[in-house]
Amino acid sequence: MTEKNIPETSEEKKSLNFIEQIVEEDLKTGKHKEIITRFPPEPNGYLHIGHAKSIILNFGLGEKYKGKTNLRFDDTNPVKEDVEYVDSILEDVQWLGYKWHGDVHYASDYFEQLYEWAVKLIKSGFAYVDDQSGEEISATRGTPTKPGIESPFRNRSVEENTDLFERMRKGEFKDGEKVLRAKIDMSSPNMHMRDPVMYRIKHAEHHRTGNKWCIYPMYDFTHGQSDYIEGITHSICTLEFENHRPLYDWFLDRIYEEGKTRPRQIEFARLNLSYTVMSKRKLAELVEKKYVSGWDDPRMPTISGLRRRGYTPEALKIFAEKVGVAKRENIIDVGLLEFSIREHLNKIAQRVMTILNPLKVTITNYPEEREEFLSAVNNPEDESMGSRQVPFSRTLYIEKDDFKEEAGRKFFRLKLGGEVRLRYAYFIKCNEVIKDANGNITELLCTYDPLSKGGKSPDGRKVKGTLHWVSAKHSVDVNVRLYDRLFSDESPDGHKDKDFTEFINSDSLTILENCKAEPYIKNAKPGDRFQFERLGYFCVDKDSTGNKLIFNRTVSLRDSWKIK
RNA sequence: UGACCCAUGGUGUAAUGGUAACACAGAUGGUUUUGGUCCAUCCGUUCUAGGUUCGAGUCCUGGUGGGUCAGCCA
Repeated sequence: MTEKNIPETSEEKKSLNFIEQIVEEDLKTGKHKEIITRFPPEPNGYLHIGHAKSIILNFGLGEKYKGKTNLRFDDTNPVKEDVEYVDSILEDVQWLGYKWHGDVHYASDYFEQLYEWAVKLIKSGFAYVDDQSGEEISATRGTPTKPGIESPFRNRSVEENTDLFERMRKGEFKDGEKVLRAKIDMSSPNMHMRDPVMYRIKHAEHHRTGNKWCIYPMYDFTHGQSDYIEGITHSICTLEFENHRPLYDWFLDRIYEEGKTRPRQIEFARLNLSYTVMSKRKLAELVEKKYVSGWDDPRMPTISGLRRRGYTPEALKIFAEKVGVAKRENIIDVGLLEFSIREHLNKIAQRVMTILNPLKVTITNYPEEREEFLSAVNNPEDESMGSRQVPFSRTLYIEKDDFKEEAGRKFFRLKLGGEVRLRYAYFIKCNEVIKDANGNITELLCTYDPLSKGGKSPDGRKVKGTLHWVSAKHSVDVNVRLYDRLFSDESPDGHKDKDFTEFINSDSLTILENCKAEPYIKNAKPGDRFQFERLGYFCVDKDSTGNKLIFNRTVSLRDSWKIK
């Protein structure tokens, strides 16, 4: 072979994001032989596309560098968490196509170890029990520009602290009566270092540990240690934890044993999407106030909503790849998400003809009883998907939008006296328009050209328009739900003076109940995806019943022709 | 009047001291039995002022703008 030996740059090495650079450096220098990352959600709500970015980042790193990725629930606050959420999170991660390493982990599995480390800190003078109330602690913390004031309980003896902490665990005190605090620096310029609370008392039932504990560790005293226990090498989180990193390291410094893997916290910018909101609280409000039907409403940016909408895991991965990973605040154009799903569905979706708003067409020169089957391509992007036979007869439906009595040259569709092609079928010409008493068009009388079978004109004459159609008597009635963006503003929660609900798009859902599909779709099952030719990508909703299919429009086709 | 972080087309991400690149969006044209796909072209004085250097988007200093932090949430 005389293949030209193109220099290795032809490998077109894709540039690495800053986290991949860190990982490669750590692997190269031998700091780590293998990387271990983790996805650590708190089970207090449903996952959204921002979490998907994090999942894809963490698991993607594990795959790319032949390492491992753990799934760990950060369940240190029993009053907010529930198994309902752990179940949905498990489902979402698996749906995205990822397998976590080993068993699912829970921070609550480490409560005993965490307790021991807390005792160790007490014994070495780095932690103390504070009797101050929450208000007092808050009032003495100072402000970003003013140092805090040390607690009067700050210098209790090790013995007293040890005893008090033990009694906290035993349940001798009520909620809020005491906390365990790290003894660091009340005048630190970093607020998180001003004697942060390590443990608080909560007499509450935990979804996993039940009533075994009544003291629960705070995030800051849990996360880094959990990473450490699991041998995590790169602990990736979002930007708002940047200021926590010194504390993350401070705790680690005090428990770290030589020779063990020491995790490193790395922060990246969370994902924001235009025309939607991402915060758990706001999404919950949309559900509670019935602006949407639930967490998996197809308009929601939740993973379950996107799944129901018809998104594929591949599309979300394409999206994540295009969005990239950096430290800059961002608002991603929702158009990029739409591009990603079109890109994937274009390659894999079965084509089918469906009429959303039917207009009856009678082919007057086509024999009454005759019917024939015409060959239609299943997917022009994938020859292996073959073709199917589509029934044709004298009475058809076309799209209402595809007819205008009179229209300009830019209108390529059917007009009175004009000719178009019915896809895979014949050329037809419209001769007469039938209207009801109100002047609404109810039917078109057309004639077809028998020589144009298959859509080719033997005499070489051209038509500009090709319409999709359905044979009336063979058609299947289906319902269709069309979705628009949930908010009319690009950044609904970006206005200081206005509540995000003020920007809710009241028109975000359109239900069509009289749609006509070609018989091919008859056996479709919930989750099945199709391209309705010229209209967009649709998937079968779980609300479908045996005799009525319901389709969600995932996304429309790109449309470079604008109806004015 | 603190600490930490960030600043490159409309949007997002690259360029690792050496010709500012890619994608999305938009515009225009071509192909087309989906007004889809595909193809082509167009769309930026790298926030600012100094400095270092043969050479700065990149390094240094100041400024400006934005973000995060005052939960016994994560």
